[in-house]
Amino acid sequence: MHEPISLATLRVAIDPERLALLGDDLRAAGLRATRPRELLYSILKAIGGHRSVDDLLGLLAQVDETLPRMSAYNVIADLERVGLVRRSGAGGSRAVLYEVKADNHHHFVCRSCQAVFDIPADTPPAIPDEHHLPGLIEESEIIYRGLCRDCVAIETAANDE
Amino acid sequence: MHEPISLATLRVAIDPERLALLGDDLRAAGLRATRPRELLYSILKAIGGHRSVDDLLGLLAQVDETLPRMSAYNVIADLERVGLVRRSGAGGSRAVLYEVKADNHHHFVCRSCQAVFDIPADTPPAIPDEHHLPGLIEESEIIYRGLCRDCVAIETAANDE
DNA sequence: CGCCCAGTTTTGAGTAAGTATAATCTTGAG
DNA sequence: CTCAAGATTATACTTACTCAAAACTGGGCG
Repeated sequence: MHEPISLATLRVAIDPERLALLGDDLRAAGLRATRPRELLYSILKAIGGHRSVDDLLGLLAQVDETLPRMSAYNVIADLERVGLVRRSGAGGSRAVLYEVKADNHHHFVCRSCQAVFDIPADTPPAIPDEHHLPGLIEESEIIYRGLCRDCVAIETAANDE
Repeated sequence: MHEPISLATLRVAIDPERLALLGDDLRAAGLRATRPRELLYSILKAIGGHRSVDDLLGLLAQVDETLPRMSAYNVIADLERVGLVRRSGAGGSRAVLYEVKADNHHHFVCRSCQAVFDIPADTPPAIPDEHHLPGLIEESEIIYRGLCRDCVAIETAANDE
């Protein structure tokens, strides 16, 4: 369900200079720059996409940077709170997925394999009538659901047998 | 996080006549009309909203209709497969939530209490450029994120102390 | 520079939600 | 009535996440 990440990418992600730079981002966001935070933020930024906490820990472990799971949950919660990372609302998979907050884009979710794809956002979604709103909108995205190309292929193959 | 459901509503949901009617829906969708399916479909339809499997079992238990959890998961998976029920993509809460498939609407998710609200859909979201698509779109919705009125009140109260 | 302590990380135990497997029951076509 | 496909249930297990409390540390201050 995820393309493999090269070891080279992972090694770049934990380069001390890079970590120091990202540490500045953390301080700018109002967080103390600690190693677990630098590592997790760096790797999520390096590999991109929509990842679970366990994905991130697993990748870090591949380059001998092991962290307790609890630390990762704490760190991700902090990053989310200060707005460096957002929960990917796409849902579908069991685990909660996160992505670095960047320019707006929408999401396509495959109903079969649950993979999440980014869709460039040319236009932001329409804002509904004031009186329908149950609160204060802070951001919005479109979620497209359907079958990704791979799963379309699998389904047609199954139907032709 | 959920307004309580009245016992009266629950009793209506398990009325034998109603179940028989919904049984027709099940058969029309290509499923055999069994009691667990009628019960779960009926109660989700009766109470509306976005519910987890355990929510539904708990409500049924209140009117002495207990089902094994495994049955509920099987039933919901079947209902989803034939399109009577959809996974609510809103995410946020730990459990997967389901809703009966009805006319299109969008969702507002509170980032604090994770409550999900329906927003009437006047217009369907725009379809992105063909060549950006990673597959076949079957449906789409807009997800608005922010703070619901209750949580806005809580936050302003906390800031004023 | 070195001390301090609120903010972080870590440890270990616990829980909720969902999955796997296989046995048993039901139902309707023939 | 029979039997196989379909549906339900029991049991055990895994995964993703939470909680509480102890241990540690980044960075402001003297």
